[in-house]
Amino acid sequence: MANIRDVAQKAGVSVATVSRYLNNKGYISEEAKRVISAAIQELDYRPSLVARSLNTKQAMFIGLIVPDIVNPFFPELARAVEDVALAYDYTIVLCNSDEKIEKEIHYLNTLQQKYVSGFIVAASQADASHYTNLNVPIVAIDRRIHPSIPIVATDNREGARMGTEHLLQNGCRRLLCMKGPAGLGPADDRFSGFMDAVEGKDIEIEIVECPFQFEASEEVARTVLRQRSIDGIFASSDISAAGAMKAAYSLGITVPDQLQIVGYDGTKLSSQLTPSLTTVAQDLYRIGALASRMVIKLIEGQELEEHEIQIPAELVIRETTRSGA
Amino acid sequence: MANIRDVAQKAGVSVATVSRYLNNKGYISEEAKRVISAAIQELDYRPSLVARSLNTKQAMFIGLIVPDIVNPFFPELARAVEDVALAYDYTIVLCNSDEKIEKEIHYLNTLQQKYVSGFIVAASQADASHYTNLNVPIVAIDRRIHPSIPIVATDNREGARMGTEHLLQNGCRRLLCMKGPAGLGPADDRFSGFMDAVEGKDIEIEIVECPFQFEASEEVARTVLRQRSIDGIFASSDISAAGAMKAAYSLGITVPDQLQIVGYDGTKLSSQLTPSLTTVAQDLYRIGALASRMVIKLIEGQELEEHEIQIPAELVIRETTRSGA
DNA sequence: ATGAAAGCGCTAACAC
DNA sequence: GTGTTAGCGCTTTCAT
Repeated sequence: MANIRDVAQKAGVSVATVSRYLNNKGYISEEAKRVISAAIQELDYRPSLVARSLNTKQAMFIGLIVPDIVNPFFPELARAVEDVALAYDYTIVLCNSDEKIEKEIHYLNTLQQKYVSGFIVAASQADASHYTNLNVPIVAIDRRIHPSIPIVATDNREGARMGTEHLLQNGCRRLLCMKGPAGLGPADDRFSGFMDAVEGKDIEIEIVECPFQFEASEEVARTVLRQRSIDGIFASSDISAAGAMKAAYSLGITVPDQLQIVGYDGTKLSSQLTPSLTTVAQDLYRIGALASRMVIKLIEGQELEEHEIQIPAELVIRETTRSGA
Repeated sequence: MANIRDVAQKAGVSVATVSRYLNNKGYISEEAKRVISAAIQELDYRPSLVARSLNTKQAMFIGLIVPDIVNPFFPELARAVEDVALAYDYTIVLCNSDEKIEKEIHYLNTLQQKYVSGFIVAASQADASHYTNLNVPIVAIDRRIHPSIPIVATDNREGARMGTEHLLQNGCRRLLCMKGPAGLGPADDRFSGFMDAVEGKDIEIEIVECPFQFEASEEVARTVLRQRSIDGIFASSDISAAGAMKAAYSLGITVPDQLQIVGYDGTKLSSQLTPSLTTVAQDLYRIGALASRMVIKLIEGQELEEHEIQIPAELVIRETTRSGA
């Protein structure tokens, strides 16, 4: 591989001039531009981004830390993050944390040693101290980390309220709320939203906690559905809703006739299920894209107009609730 | 941030000794180890991996190029790749190619400039010249790139044969084959497997091509199901099968009573559908893990025992075919 | 067993 | 406008 010195030599200029040319910095004569460009062509020269990073302390990488890319919630986010990163010449380092704080810390450290330019993180619920004193920009996505850290997310409480309300309007009177893990911000908020909707009304409610995981959710739903007569389920994620659908099916309960179900997230999964799932959709792509744009601004030293971006949630009515039938 | 010189100074040794300590290379006295270790602790020193890369030409990154991480096939692969990479101290750079050769080339170039150690690629169907003369190791995953490039994949033809056979054994006589995009290796192989199973038998068959994409598959399936009496569908991917299930549902065709369906891939989606999908499962995690281990061996200069690894496909019988009911 | 010093390929003062 | 040169932080001969 040719290096900058080879180029300089072949072009008959100094490395400084070549460097200026490469970075569009400082004055360069048209003539110099011409010869340098030619030399670069001829040698098929590509600058070493690593050598550059060693100077600039910027490797043009963005670390994306998510609990688990297999959870359908995250690929859509990741995709958006990558798209805008690409447009600004950054590339994405994918990190699965499994909600484990040690893994988060490991990646935070390793990637800083690699001079990543910034982080986008869907954090675990644990304490945030390892995030607050990084020396690179960071933005939170979906889950709040610390007041000092910018975030983009949806209004989970309002979203959950809407979803639950929809069930009530459709005539449900015996609701099951499949809430997410206690202590996880968005899950708690969604639960609050559920309560907002039912409070003060003459509704029977049953509340169970279950992880954002298919099998566990199915199991939990099956247990409840066997014991109690439920006519509406508000699930705190699409994946839990999918589990509930499966449970209902195995018990011979028909959806949406005997049981209506509302999910949350608006992942592709929700539209791919049969019947397709009514869900409180987050604009996942938009969230990812905004977060990505946000870190990049931070990296480039620009001001953020907003420290927190709230994306409205939207109720998407499909086939698991009656008005959609 | 402290650097190696600070450590050397504090420890009262030379940077060379510290470097040896860091890399477990060459002789170091116990005494030296002690003081260096102490100095590192005290200064909270972390070596600059970028500076190291500049010497070694190894940034300890593995580029993972996939068509689209949103396709549920790839997150499971990516997850496995990441898990084993982590165990060997590599980190994953995620690249979505959208099957576009320009994007592949862009990433190949950029990442080489960043000294990535190797690539794992689920290639687009295009010509392979830009892959064959890289100066870093590469392994293909799922899709064959070039005879010279190691690959790990399943036996798609045999898998498809098994899946189709299952339909026949369950009494299907009017089959629809939803084949994948022509020209895409695995899709072609699966189609061959389908033909292997039906050839010479008294079976009505209908063949349609559709992308590995939900909406398009649903549309195609709906069209066919409206016009013809079909009692079994072999879909070339789970996502297409999901589309078919939706189409059947909307036409009031019951699964598996009136119509049986077999998918392909064994993604999580297949088990999350209701009824759950009978599918020809690939061991996605294993494929990803093996591919990852393979590039790492290559990176470390080890011999590969096998240049091509074939993972057997496995028929997973669930609820969309009758024997599973 | 350890140190001095060259070099990896680039950027950025500073001088001309 | 352009060149010289000192780093960036590490690895690695080659001496000693």
